[in-house]
Amino acid sequence: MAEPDLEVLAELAVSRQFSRQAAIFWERKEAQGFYLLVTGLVKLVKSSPDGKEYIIRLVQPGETFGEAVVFAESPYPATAIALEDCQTLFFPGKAFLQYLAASPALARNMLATLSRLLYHLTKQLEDVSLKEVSARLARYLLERCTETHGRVAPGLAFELPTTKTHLAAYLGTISETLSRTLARFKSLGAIEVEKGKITINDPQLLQNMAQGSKS
Amino acid sequence: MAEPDLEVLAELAVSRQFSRQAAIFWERKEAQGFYLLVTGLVKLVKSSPDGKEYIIRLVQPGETFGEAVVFAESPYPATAIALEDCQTLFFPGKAFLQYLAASPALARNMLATLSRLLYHLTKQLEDVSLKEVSARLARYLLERCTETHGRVAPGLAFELPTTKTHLAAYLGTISETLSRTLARFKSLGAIEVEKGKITINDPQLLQNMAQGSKS
DNA sequence: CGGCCTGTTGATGCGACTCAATTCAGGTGG
DNA sequence: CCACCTGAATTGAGTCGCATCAACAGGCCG
Repeated sequence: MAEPDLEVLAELAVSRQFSRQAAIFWERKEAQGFYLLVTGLVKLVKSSPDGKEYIIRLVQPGETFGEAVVFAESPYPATAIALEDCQTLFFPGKAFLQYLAASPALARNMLATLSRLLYHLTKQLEDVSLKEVSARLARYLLERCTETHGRVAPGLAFELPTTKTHLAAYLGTISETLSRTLARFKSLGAIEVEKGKITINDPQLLQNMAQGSKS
Repeated sequence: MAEPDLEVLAELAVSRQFSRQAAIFWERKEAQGFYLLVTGLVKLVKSSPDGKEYIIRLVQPGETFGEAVVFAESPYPATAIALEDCQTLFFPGKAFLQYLAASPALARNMLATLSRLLYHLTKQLEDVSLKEVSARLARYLLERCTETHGRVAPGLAFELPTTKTHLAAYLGTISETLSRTLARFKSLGAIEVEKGKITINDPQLLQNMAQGSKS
């Protein structure tokens, strides 16, 4: 979203703060606009009646969330919760739509953003439904590594964005299973684990496991 | 997509036919445009190396597919296969984008379409990751019923869009499990099953099961 | 120190996938 | 018109992944 439109958008935007654990919006609540995360960390979750939750997406600074609803005029499909103290910019739906009509470039940008999200969700759906936990974890590790370093190579290390419990929910599993799987990876010599930091040892092995399918 | 733009779009579009079982595009293939399904039935699938597949979406006549890639300029995220003989309109990406820049209304429409897709995928992701098969099936049956009749009530019947094997892949399971689950629903008195046709008997029971979470 | 949260590890059980056998319907060709 | 084949659907038995339950260790903070 690096645009000449930035000035106008800046006028639309409303700064909003949220403290750790605060809910930014709730699933099924009528949507009034979307957010741009400036600092902090946000999780978008679906939660089931019995308290279990699945993390659709972890939102990093610079990313937007809740965009989709502005165009579909539907309620928010998930709940957004601040995992750390957060600075956000809120864009009211109506005003944004009005301005959008005047700026093809911005529209184009939003389309691209949504498309990337779709792409991402599609991949997650594939993973969850036809890969086992170890494959999902392996792919995640490789992804994080390329995100941080631009490539994957033995010896490269990176931080996990949040607690392992959250990561587990993101991978569609639970902390116990994640813990065991990480331990297995370690014993296979694929990675080193220490205190929220992961070091890649054997990228090839991870690649293989990421391919792995159920059974 | 009921638009004054229709005329112009009609000029862009190229008619394309596909016969049963034909692939319309392949996952990872560079995208050149998107399709509007006129008649027939299309499945969008992800397939794993060992031959198992997950159906992201069943495309019905009147719907578009492959739109996302036009804006993200990424390769197709899934494979599209004609389940029946199909009539489609193909919209070349570049020409479409050009025209899009001139029509805010069209852009707005595409945004809405993508948003609905996102919403749908989010729901599927939720279902697959934290609901069990019976809950997914129950929700699907209720959905189909409201789609066909606008409401859910005892005695209402509807056709399954395709084979049970495909439905199973769509629900993130396999035909055997689907078969057993349908049999259980029937023995519980929730539905009647005969030859690709389902009759709802006990909507409330289905609602309850659709809520059900894993264990 | 004593609570609380996160993470680890073990034992157990259940859901659902796998494999295999059988039935059934539809389509084809002799 | 029937024998044949193919693909779908059903049913049973066996197995496995992973969620659950439970106990416990370490770190952080009031």
